Amino acid sequence: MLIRPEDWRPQGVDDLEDRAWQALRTVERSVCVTAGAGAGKTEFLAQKATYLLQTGICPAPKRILAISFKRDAARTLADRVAKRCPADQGRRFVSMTFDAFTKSLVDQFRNALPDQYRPPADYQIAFPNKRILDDFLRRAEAPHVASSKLEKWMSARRILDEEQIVAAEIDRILNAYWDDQYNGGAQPFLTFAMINRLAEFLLRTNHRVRDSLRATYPFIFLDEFQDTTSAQFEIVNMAFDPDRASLTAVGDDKQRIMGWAGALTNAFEVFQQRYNALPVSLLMNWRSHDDLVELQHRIASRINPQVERVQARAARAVDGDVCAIWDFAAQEDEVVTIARWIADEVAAGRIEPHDVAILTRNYADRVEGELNEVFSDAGLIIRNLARNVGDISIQDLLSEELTEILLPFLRLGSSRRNPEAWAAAQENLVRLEALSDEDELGLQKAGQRTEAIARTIRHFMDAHDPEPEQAVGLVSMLIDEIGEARIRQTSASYQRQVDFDRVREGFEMLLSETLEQADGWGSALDLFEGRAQVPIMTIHKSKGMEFHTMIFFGLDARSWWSLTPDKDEELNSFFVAFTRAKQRAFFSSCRARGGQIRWLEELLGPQVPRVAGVHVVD
DNA sequence: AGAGCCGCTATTTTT
DNA sequence: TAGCGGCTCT
Repeated sequence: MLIRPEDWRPQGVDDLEDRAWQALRTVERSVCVTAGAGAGKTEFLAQKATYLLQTGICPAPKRILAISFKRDAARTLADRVAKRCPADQGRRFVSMTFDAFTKSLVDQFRNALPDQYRPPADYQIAFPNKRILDDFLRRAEAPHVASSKLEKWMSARRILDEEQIVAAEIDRILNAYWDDQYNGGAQPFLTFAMINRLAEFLLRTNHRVRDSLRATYPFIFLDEFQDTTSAQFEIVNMAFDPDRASLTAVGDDKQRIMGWAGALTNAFEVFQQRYNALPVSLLMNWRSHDDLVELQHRIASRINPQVERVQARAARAVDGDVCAIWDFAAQEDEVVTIARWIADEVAAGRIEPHDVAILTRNYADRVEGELNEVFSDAGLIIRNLARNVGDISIQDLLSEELTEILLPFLRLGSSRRNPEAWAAAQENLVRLEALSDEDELGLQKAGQRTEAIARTIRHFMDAHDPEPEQAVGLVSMLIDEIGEARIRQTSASYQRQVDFDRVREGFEMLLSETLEQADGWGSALDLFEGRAQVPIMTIHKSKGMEFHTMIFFGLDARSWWSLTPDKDEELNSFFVAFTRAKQRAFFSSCRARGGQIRWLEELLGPQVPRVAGVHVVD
């Protein structure tokens, strides 16, 4: 069943660029792949995983561990590998976020933690804001300390490490903070900085933990490596042996936008040294066409004057401006014009609403509120991906394992013929029941189960009107049919009941919400998935995504006060926003919000027109 | 009391 | 960029 390495061909794509081949075939040592936007970093990782699994270079039962920063990135990668490998090989590709990885270590080896640091099994995750931290610091009799220091100190200090010297006062405050998180409220809380420290302790003091990781994962992928923090890198260093493991790090320094949260400034340099990694840089851009790539190069050159030119491999498919700055006097004009522009494009059949994304630097919720009504008048629905349904964001919910399992069945219930949903549902059952692709009888059984469950759902939908109050009953029934225990088994992140329930409740809430808006089961599911909706999100959330047309809302001196020539990371953010666009990148600016940012417009050059917005609202 | 000036700061993530 | 608190000067 294995393919010889020299016979292996990439799948789903025509070919890889030469340098990608080189990075892919580097399996004996570590490699660091730097590549700009649209270079196909995710695709490269998916191909390399497929290569390692299909050739047996990563033999059963060994696994590949892929670590990303965001859930949807981890999910996309897992999906692409699953699509290309037989089920039993795909199962050996483990794709998760950094925080999910450290959390799974803590959850799995909780009992190996010393008493004073061992959290109860049902701890909650905290995201303390400045006010809460200030509050704590006052109680800890350290009101002079800036709350922003707390997280940094927490990440830098190893718990119970005699060898590390920490200032007595910092030590005292951090100990008080642990105590406060565990015992300060009705239930114990942990932040991710704390979870990271617990994982670090386990790896440092418990060789069983480390040995089991090393034995399981000879290959490790690190996505978006430019945004790795020193605490995260410490975990990688502890967990994997430079002499035995083969690590593949991919990323782009120009897209480093997490420095404010403690990302290393020279992640690739540090990585290359520690793992003696082969550096490879990719030079294609498969996402954007020539005209956009040319503009991207202008920005990239400002970020790094030595940057190599990349080759555009996507074809331009639109007429007119592909980049412009829309300039408005008043925000009412701006919002109406943008809404009408999108509505016209959709009406003309050039794009679907979900092909356009509205990006903002900050306050996506607030901007959503400002756009909502006007967009609705223009016949458009906005979807704020960061909005929470219950205790989970829509963006995260949509990339959850549970969602991937439930949706195809709901689709089967609401439509007579849907081969795509059928295949997905059956595939999921095969995976859930750990059947082999080659097990004819098992496949047949999975087919029958799929049919039976689909029938039950269809029956429910026929018997009930598509109303919000049906959501909970429907979801409960479906989960019961598939088997909650079985679903929870598939994912490390569902091991704790609280974690599973959080996702389940979010699913029920979003379904209930969309049933409210829609007039049928099928259209509710369309809304659920975000079809026919214009997504809105911050630049940070858009990292790794791509859209036919990108409209950045608020390229003006007040909305983006931090975008000044001396702030590297803000220019990186601008670059990230710009490079999300496959075909067109527009920026709106408004005089009422501070007006133009001249140096940036000069950087873009005269080929980017500044379009005076019309006055449409009296 | 009121005007004027200086210096500071706001945002962005992770189950 | 602009709103704030705190300061000084008239």
